[in-house]
Amino acid sequence: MPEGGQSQAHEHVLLVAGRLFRERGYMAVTMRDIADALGIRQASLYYHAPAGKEQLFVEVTEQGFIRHRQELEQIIAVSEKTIAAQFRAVALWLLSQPPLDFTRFFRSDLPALSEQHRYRLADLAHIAWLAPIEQIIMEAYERGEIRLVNQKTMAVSFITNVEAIHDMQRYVTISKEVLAQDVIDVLLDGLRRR
Amino acid sequence: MPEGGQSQAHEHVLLVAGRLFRERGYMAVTMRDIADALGIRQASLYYHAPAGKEQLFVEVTEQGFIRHRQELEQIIAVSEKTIAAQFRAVALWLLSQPPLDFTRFFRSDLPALSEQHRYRLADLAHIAWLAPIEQIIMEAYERGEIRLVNQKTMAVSFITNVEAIHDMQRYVTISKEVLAQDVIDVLLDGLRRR
DNA sequence: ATTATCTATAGATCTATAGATAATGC
DNA sequence: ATTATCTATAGATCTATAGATAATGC
Repeated sequence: MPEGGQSQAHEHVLLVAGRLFRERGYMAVTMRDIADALGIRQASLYYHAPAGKEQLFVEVTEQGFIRHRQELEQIIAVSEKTIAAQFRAVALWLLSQPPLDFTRFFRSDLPALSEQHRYRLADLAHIAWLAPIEQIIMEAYERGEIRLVNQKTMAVSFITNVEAIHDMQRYVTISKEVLAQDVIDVLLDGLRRR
Repeated sequence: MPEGGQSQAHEHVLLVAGRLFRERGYMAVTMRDIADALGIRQASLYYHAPAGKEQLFVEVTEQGFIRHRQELEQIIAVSEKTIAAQFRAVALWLLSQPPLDFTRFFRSDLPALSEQHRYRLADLAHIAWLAPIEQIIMEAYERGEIRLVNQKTMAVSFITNVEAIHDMQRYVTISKEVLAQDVIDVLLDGLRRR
């Protein structure tokens, strides 16, 4: 049995499973897909994830949220204290990560889980994905940089806009970085105090 | 065998299947789910959809795109010729429909199809979902209402923002209509000519 | 004859378990 | 003894087909 979190191999399993789940979603990833990506047989994966697929998803998703939140706060902390600089830094970091597909997580992944796991992960998603962005928006308002808006609404809008850049690249040849700047410019001009 | 498009029962099958596919995505909907929603046995569904699940998905998705495009153009045509009025009318109509989940369609539904179907539906998605929005943006620029922006980028941003309102309601108690107005106000102020 | 359903089932795929095997650490 | 894999397989679920059955339309 793996010694929870200690083993290096166990960490590798969480990493690979996490990447697949994040890219394709809970239901679209099979235990075989994860095993194949690890180069082991499907049944052997149960040595590392004895509690099964749902538990594995919950574990890697929780771990992913904690890491996400830590890195996000680090990036915000070292950025210039303006909403423009912070939005830009966060957007570039988000675009360097595998797409997170906010909408699929709530509409497809969560409903497939047990009620207990569903509530827990919904809370963590808010804490990790939205709360830091809401903080940026709130502080920018307090500094007088932007007008008064609902932080939750704008935080969802910001993340959704940035993640949509992955999809925009299907239609335009502009780089992600330039697209991010364009999208943020529109949002920031729209939020500007008048 | 059903007489392609004639039968009323056949239309009902397409309608029910279309709603399920649009809500949950191609992979998450089983033929059994569709049959259950129709009140018939799973095998009986093959009388109405003899070519199988993928063909059924392609058929209802194509039909959905055509209807989407028609209704969208109708709404744009009867709206006041300002980007504010047109965006508002389109947003309210989109919110009255089942969520379309742009991102899931490209990242999850399309990759599960055969190459031929994939290209065909990707084209139709652009024509039905994006082209009318791009047209609104282009005409607003020509009228001098907004500054010069990439239409494709802003069209994706607009749709993504509006569809994200479904997700925002998880966090805020504000009505969809008010959220739509708030989000559009930010976008329009950001696009305003300076 | 046509339309619309049904039961039964083949074959594929998926999760999960049982038990064997091999390599390494005491 | 512990760690990490393997083969084999049970049981569930999914797509799809075959063939029977019943109701309606000529």
